Parts: sequence; C-alpha cells; structure tokens
Amino acid sequence: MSIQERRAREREERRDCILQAAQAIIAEEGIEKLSVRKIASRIEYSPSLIYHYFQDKEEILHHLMGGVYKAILEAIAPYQFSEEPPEEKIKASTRKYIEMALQMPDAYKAIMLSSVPGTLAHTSILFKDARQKRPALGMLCQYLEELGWENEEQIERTAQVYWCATFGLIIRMITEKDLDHMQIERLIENYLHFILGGIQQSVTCRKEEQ
Amino acid sequence: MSIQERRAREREERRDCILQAAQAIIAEEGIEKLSVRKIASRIEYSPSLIYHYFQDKEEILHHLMGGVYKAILEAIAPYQFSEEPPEEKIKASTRKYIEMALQMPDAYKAIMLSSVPGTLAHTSILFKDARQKRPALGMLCQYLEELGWENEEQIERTAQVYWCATFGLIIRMITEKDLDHMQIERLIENYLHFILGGIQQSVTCRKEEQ
DNA sequence: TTCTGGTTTTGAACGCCGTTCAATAATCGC
DNA sequence: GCGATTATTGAACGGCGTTCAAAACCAGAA
Repeated sequence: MSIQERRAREREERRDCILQAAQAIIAEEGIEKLSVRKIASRIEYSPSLIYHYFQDKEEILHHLMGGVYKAILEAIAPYQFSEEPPEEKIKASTRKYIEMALQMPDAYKAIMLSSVPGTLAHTSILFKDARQKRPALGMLCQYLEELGWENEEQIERTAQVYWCATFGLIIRMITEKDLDHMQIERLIENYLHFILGGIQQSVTCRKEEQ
Repeated sequence: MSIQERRAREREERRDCILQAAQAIIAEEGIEKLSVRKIASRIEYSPSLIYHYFQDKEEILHHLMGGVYKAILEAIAPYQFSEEPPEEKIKASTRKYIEMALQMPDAYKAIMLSSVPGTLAHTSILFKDARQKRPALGMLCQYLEELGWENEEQIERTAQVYWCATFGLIIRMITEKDLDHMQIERLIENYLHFILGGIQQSVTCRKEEQ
C-alpha cells in the first residue's frame, strides 16, 4: 500500500515538476516559445517522458491556464459580499479583473483565445444558463438583480455582452503594446464610465417601460 | 523599357499568384494550417522561391489580411453619408462590421490579434489621434459629434473603448463555436442595445453637467 | 539471490515547419 | 554568342509535436 502511495505521490510530484518547468519557460520566453522539448531539457529528461505524464502539449497548457484563470476569478470573488452599491461593486470587480488579466497578458490571451474544447469548457460564456457555471457572469447577474432588473433572460444576455466587451478591451490593450500605465489607466476609467452608462441606461429604459 | 515593364508585371503576377494560393489554402484548411511549403506545392514551385517574392511568411499574411480588413472598412464607409439619425448610423455600421468579420472569422482573428508591427500599424486604435488614421474610429467620432458631443478627448476615448468592446464580442463569438445564427443574431441585437445605451447615457451626463 | 512483471525512461525516428544559401537554369542587353 | 542579371532549385539547418519499440529500473516472489 505504502509503496503504491509513494509511487502515486512521486508521479504527482513529477507532474508538478513538468508544470513548473513549463511555467518558468513561459515566464522567461513567453508562451509562444514554449515547447515540449524545452520542458524536457529543463527538467533534464527526454522529451518522450512528458508524454507519460500528459497526453499532449495542450493538456499542459490547459493545466497552467486553469490555474491562471482561477486566480483572476478568486480575486474578484470577494466583491460579491461587499456592502457597497451594486454599481460600485461592478466597477471595482471589473477593474480588478482587468488589472489581473493585464498582469499575466500571455496567459490571459492564451486561455481566452483557445478554441480547444477542454479550455473552452472553462471560458465560454455565450451559452444558455452560463451564469450558473461562470462566476464572473453570475456575479454581474446578481448585481443587475440588485439594481432592480427582473427579466432573467435580459440579465444573462447583458452580462454576456458586458464580459465580451471587457474581454475586448483587455485583449486590445494586450495586443497593442507600447501603452504606458497612464494610458491604460485612462482607458480603463473611460471604459468603466462608458459601460456603466450602458447598464444604467438599460435600467432607465426598463423603468420607463413600466 | 517595355521589357522591364513586362518583367515587373510578371513579377507582380507571380506575387498575386502566391497570395491567391495562400488564400485558397486558408479557405480550405484554415489559417493555422497555412505553410510556406503548402503554398509552394500548390503553385508547383519550390519553397525557396517564395522567399524571392516575400521576405517571410508574415509578409504574405500581412498582404492578405490588409485586403480583408479593407473590405470590412469599405463595407461600412457608405453609412457615413446616410441621412439617418446618428444612432441609426452607429447601429447599422456596427452591425455591418460585425457581420463582415463573422464572414471571415479566421482572417479577422488573424489580423486583429497580430502583434507584428506591420499589421499593428493598420489595426491599433489605442493611440492618440487615432481617429485620423482609423476610418471606423473616425466615423464613430463623427456620429458622436452629430449627437452633440463636444469634448474632443472624450469623443476619441469613447470611440476607442467602443470599438474595443465590439471587437471583444466578435472575437468571443468566433472563438466559442457552435453558436447558431439565432444566438448570434440575439447577441448582436443585445449588444447594440446595450452599447447604444452607453452612448446615450454619456449624452445625458453631458447635458446634466451643462 | 535470482528471476519476473510492471513501471519508468530513453533513443531513434516520422513528418511537419520556416528559412538560408550555394549552385543551376533561364533570360536579357550588348 | 557572351557576360551579366534574374529566376529557380535542391539540399541542408535547426526547430517542432508525437510515437514506439527497446532498455533500465525496481518491487516482490521463489
């Protein structure tokens, strides 16, 4: 028993070791320079070994990216329980989300632009009832409800396009390098103002309809 | 003279031929499967030949993508001269832009996500005075002016985040496959409603400030 | 201790890729 | 027709992800 346990533990350790090496390479050279062979040489094993611990390169990426995205989601989770008004909660958590993403641009890009089913299962937001499975989406839906929105379908769809829009800003800021902190700060501020306007306007519309 | 002209023409023709072959491969197999060797084999020349007509693979992509993006911009240009109210012009041209992008998802993704300076020079929108160089941006700025906006800086920044947001929606719709026409239509409709809300709200704010 | 069965690790290979470069073939100006 | 220019090629380099049969290793049984 004990021996099998040790074996399993060692196996897990080596998996971690591979993931760590991959992370280090990404940190040093960028995600597009990551290769199975480089991971192997860094841990001083032959490339074929990797394939006894992971099915393919994609699986390695998937593991790493899962961790990254989880970190972002965990960073914005606390706002949920804040006592501030919903608008402020939306603003604060969106800002945090953007800042987290910008701190790990390669990883964010990689995970959010991946079309691999396994990754997509963690990042897609445009399916029905997505709010149940996507914390960021669910959080925004909750805020909208706190703001008095009632149409379930409109809430979810608004949350979906909201996060698409936020995603767009982030990716463009990542893609267009040479933006300094000042410009980024201004863009985020402008974006939040603009997008919150969209939410408030929709409230106005709803109120008028009643 | 004439002979040199013919030479130049022939050279141009072969360049076109290479570009056409590349386009065909992209159409058949997707952009990520495009390779210099495939282009060469399709035009029945050796791979090395390609490098006498283009500096590298990137330059080929750049030429193709330039054409693609131009097509989108040309498709939305006419709305500029329409007599409809600015809100309608914004809605209509944004919708057209989105639809065009969705018709050539691979190409759109490739050009808008490329970080290569040459490509970036055609697609970046987050720099100062971008409205002078970016038709889509300039158009939106014009509409905002027609709506009575006056703060030059706010106009440009709003236009920037507006297109970032639109870009985000498009990329997510492209990335998350399995969306049917109905869902896409609903998302676009919802997005336009939402984002126009943002614009109108900003107007309201401005009016209140005065 | 030696053998056995399973696990871990490797080396070599396959078939791709982008790119370079010296050598050859074709074409032109004279 | 000849020398220079241009077009084209074949072979090679170094990289990639991945596969697979063979080797090395190791736990427990005889």
